[in-house]
Amino acid sequence: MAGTRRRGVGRSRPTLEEVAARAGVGRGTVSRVINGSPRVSDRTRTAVEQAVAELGYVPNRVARALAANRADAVALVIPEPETRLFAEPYFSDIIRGVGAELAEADLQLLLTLLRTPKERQRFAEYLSAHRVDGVLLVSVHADDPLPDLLERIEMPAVLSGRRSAHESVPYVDCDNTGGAQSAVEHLIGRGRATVATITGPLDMYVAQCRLDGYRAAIQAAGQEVDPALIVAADFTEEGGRRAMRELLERRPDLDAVFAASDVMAAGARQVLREQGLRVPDDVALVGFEDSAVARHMDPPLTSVRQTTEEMGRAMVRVLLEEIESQGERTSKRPQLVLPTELVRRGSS
Amino acid sequence: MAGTRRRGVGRSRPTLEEVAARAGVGRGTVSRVINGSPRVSDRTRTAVEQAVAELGYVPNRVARALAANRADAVALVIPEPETRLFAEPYFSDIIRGVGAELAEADLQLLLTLLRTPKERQRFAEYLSAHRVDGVLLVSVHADDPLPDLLERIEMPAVLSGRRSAHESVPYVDCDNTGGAQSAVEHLIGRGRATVATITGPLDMYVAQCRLDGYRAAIQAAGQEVDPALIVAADFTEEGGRRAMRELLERRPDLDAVFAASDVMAAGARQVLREQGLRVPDDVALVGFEDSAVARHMDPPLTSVRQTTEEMGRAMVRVLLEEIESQGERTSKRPQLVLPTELVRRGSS
DNA sequence: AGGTACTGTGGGAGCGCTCCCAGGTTGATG
DNA sequence: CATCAACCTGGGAGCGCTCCCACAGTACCT
Repeated sequence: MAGTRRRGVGRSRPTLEEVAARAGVGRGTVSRVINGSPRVSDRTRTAVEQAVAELGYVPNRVARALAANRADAVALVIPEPETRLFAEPYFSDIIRGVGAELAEADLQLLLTLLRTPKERQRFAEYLSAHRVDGVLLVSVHADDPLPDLLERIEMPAVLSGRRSAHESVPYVDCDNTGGAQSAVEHLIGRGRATVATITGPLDMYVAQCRLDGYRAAIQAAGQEVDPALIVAADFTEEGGRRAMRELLERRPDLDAVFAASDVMAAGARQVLREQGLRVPDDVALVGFEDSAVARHMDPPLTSVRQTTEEMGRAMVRVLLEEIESQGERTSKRPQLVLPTELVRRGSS
Repeated sequence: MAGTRRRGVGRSRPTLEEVAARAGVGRGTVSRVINGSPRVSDRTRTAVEQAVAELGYVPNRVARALAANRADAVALVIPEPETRLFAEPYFSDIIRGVGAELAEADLQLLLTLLRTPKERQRFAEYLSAHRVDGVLLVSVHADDPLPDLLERIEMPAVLSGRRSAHESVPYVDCDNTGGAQSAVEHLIGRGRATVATITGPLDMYVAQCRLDGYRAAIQAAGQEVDPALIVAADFTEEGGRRAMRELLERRPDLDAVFAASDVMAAGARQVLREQGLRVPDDVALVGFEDSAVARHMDPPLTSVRQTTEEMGRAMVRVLLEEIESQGERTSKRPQLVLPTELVRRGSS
């Protein structure tokens, strides 16, 4: 399979050695200049820099990686079921943030989709084969063995989102509780008396948090939390539809719904239309994520926006810290929670 | 920046040398077994395989890359304006296809977002620094210098989509003309008499093709192509709105619109609603791309689906061919056009 | 028996870099 | 003026692999 792939001839690039010769210094010195070591005299540095410019020298990163035993690359891992969600602005924004921050650090971004067990297996081998310096994990499930594997082989890693309240691995998350709370407060503030919620699967921490936010807002308004107004779904459109029907059956008098994801809000909206209920006149609707779906709904959906691109950037910064402090057995695992923002549109 | 990142200690992995010692053979022989060379006796091969298994040997790909002067990696490049479109299923599907096919070939996927000129510059250096064996270019503009640069440095590359009818670089495209034609034929087949179209920017080849398809279908139905029924837009929602208004002003009697992208169809749909026109009753609407937007419109949008994931896979296959035939100065550049499929929904 | 033609195999010679040690300078200090 | 630390600097060693040359072994001709 690997076969005999060979690179083309290509006038061979100058090497460190040649730069050294040209500058009239030793290899070590050139290396120091290239890597910005302070232990080089200005005269020497200038000479080397000139030789580099004249020869158009570009370090061979493969050689560097081999010699220094690092990869200069970071893997962004997207586990199976999520490769679908890929199309969400969420991922695209994460990637944009990650890409930008990695570019600044001069690291490569390896995109790894883990779909089949075979691919998982192969990825594990990559890890052992020292192909990456660290791993960014996007939306791993609570039962995914990957984070533990990474911990075992001491591979620096950062999660997007927590798996539980007591997440041990470094992570960057957004303020799910606060975002949900502000969404529900917004509804109450607009005079809605009976605010229901469609939650995600409650075995997912993110869903739990958003429900907590809902509860907090209701209580902050001096109301009782009515279990009849809470229906769990699964973050899908169909789930949103089912949950909405259930809610209308239980409490036909409801006048607002906070859905824990835009897609579920879209499902709920369909059911409302079917039943002749107007949005926002009869029922106000708020989602979470501020995805494309939200903007294209009719009326456009009010939603809680995550600063996703910033999450991506933050993940990289956290990962770099982790890599830096490799070995130093400090148990301080950096964990970060970023704010959310309510985007008001026609649906509320 | 690069600093002193060092890998953790980590019980060092076995090397080729150790495997050789264990199997009682030479380094070369182990290498041959690992790489599936046929010039190894069965007895030896078995012995080596056993040693590999016992030691849990995994080849160090960095060392391999250095020695063999290849990178075992391919870059997927997404130039600036497009990083926005990222969220489209189009990209996500391309990436899924590319990822799957690369995994099979045991190559790494490097994701490269080219946003700033600085990033472009840096990328050019990667190329020279032998970090990748080939490049996949997604939606490059006709005036992007990248394809030419790649050609100049003899870096294998494949485009998604042609830049013009006479594309010289290897590419994989979908049948834009045929897709558009089938969409318009569908509208005519449903009894629509006056079918208009909203095109993309006509300096883009893809927009040109879709318009050609529209024309072909109209003519195939024995009708004249009426220039008043053709309005150019820019693939944006706002452009779709403007174009729809223009069309309704020119030909208030139109009863169908083929928009060359889903997003423009979404814009058109808004204008139709504003003007009290029902979809599909008064005006039937068809888009192109079959993106998430299409499914979430009201009514759901009929659209032309591209087999995008397959395009990704095909791009990789083409690229591998190109890499394989490096140096052999055959002028046969592989170029591929994949079929499209009309997905019928409520809007027509 | 000597030649010719394979096939299998070992291991030297790198790939281009970083690491690190030893050695040479310099300037301040006792 | 000797001493010593602080600083630069050159270059050997080596990262783990592939490439390729040389050589032994076997088989089949003259």
